[in-house]
Amino acid sequence: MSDVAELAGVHKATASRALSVDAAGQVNADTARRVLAAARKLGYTPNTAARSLRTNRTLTVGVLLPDLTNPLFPPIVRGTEEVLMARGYTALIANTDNDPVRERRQFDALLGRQVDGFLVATALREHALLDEAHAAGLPVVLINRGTDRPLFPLVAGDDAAGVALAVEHLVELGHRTIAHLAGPAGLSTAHVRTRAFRAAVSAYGLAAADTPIVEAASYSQEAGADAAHLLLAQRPDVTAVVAGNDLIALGVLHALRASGRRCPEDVSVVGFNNMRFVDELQPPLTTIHVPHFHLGTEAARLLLEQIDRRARGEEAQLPKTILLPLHLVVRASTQRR
Amino acid sequence: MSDVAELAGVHKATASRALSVDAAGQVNADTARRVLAAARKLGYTPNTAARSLRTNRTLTVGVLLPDLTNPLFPPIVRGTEEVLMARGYTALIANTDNDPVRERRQFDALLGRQVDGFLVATALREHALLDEAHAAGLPVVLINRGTDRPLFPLVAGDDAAGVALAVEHLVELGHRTIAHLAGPAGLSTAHVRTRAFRAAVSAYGLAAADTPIVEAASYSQEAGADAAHLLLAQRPDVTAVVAGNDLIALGVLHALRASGRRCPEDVSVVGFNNMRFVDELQPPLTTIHVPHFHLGTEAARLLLEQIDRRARGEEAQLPKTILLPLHLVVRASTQRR
DNA sequence: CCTGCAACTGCAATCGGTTGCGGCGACAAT
DNA sequence: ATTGTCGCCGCAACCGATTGCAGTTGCAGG
Repeated sequence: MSDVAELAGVHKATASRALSVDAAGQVNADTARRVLAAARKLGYTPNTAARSLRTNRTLTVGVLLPDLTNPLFPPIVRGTEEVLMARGYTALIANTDNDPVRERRQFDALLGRQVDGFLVATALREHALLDEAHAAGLPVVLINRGTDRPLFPLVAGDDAAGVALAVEHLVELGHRTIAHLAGPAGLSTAHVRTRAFRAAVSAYGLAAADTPIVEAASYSQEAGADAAHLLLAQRPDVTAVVAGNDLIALGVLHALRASGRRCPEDVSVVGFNNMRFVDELQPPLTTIHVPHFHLGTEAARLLLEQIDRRARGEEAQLPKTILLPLHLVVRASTQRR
Repeated sequence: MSDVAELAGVHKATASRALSVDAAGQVNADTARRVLAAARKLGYTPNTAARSLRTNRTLTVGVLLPDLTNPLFPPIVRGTEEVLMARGYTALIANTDNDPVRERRQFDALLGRQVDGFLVATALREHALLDEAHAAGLPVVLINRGTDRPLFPLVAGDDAAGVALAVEHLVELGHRTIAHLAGPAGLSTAHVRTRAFRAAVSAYGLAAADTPIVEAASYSQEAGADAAHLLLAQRPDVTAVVAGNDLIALGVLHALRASGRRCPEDVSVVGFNNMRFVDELQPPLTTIHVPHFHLGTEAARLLLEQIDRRARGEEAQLPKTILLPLHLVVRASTQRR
């Protein structure tokens, strides 16, 4: 940058101002042009480290997610990337594998890199790490999963409405004994969906005895299959299941097959998320579509807002929750009974 | 860090050396202990920006890939993360969508962030960007796809051997009219696999006329379906197809269904990659397994080696190619004829 | 007792930008 | 002609670490 300044015949401070966006008014338009030209000619790119050192901002944000290998998350990441990139920000992605220790390590590593904020998709309903982050006043936006006490803004799908759609669909198809294979109760999504399931079935006048709920140990195919086997043993009379998510639904499909039942002839299954390739399963899965890409863009937008606010010394906004609308995608895993 | 030094009663230079790994020998063991204790007590974490500014190394590498949403890439990323993290490095992930303009933007952005090197999974056989990177002496390791002239080390699956396995499998099942739905010829993977296909079928004494090759416009389901329709129209007599990758295979499955043919009864299909969920397709796909996670770890290892070498002022290593062994996974999309 | 060497440690420069402050010239107001 | 204002720009400090160089100390050898 000194070179640029020299070539343009000005002091590097002036060059800095000319190149900067918001200090551009402080420099003569003609001078600015000369600096710009010099910069282009020299192929100048600012040194991020130097800038960060001085300004205390790195234009990076940390993204905490369970596992990139879960098809749920890549679209979210792409969404965040979309808006972050436009503002010159970059995401540092960290996989936690739902392991608190690993999460802590990743979090500290990210902090060590002076990220300006966090996007976290790994929130637990009780989450020590997030409590700390809140106490430290870090800019954070939650994606998908929230904490019981609303510490940070949350961007998620309208899970309650989604579950209602699923239940409505099954009831309309004539099902009267509907099970819910819930995700782990420590996650807000599971909590919300389970409550919504109870509310929805009772709104249709179904008794609790006809709407059993089994909790899967995790949002995974294996846990889904295990829970499904349990359910099928206890309640062979269920004709439909609302799965906590698509992976659990996939586990259910396997369990049904393993127990000699057919889907959808014997049991209808509804998933949740509409993740990639669920339309290719056998049978293609009826599910609730969640706009993951937009979850990412909205969350990133909120985070940048929060970062800007903090940079201006204003106090944090209220931890508002943004719920995106979901819709039902009917495929072949559900049928009239 | 000045605080740490003060608390330990030493100069910050000494503190720096005590905290550093390779300068630790230069400082009295007792002093070092005091510094460490002070650092721990103060919860000191080094400022990455300051260090980078001084040392000209950021401990970050850029990862260029087509699209994180393609199930191929998350495992690779996790693999790279595994070895990078152990060495204190972090990956900056950039999606190019196979768009040269976007790739260029991402590349420049990464350069602006002073990444220490690149992991590139977007290589074309002729690639201007990579030529530049090579001329600039940047540390780069290629993953999966190579360039025609070997500029950089490459880590990939042994595609030729993989295709040979696929062909062998089909021949053993009695197929004698086998098509290849190749990926775009501008990609080395497609080039290698196509050549390997030719070699393999001719090794089994099959005539070129009985082993047609159709090129798909891209490694995607849509392009695969299009190419498959073309093939089925021209050569309704083929009884088996070797797809360029799993997505193309998926397109083939759709095309077969759309044209009233059954898989595997009428046509057997072999995919390539064994990406997640291909075991859940209808029918579950026979395919060639590629160890993507290890592709990632190997590539990251090679890159770090290259970076270290350069930091020591040694010259770049020869652009060696590491081919990882593949194996056939037989499922239900192939059958005896 | 002096010298030489090794082992530590401190000093200060340096990396490449950013920014508060002050200087300077031009021009208007008085 | 003097003073005030404004626009533009330069000076120099600063961000937080790293590192070449030199100084100090302790100890062994002569």
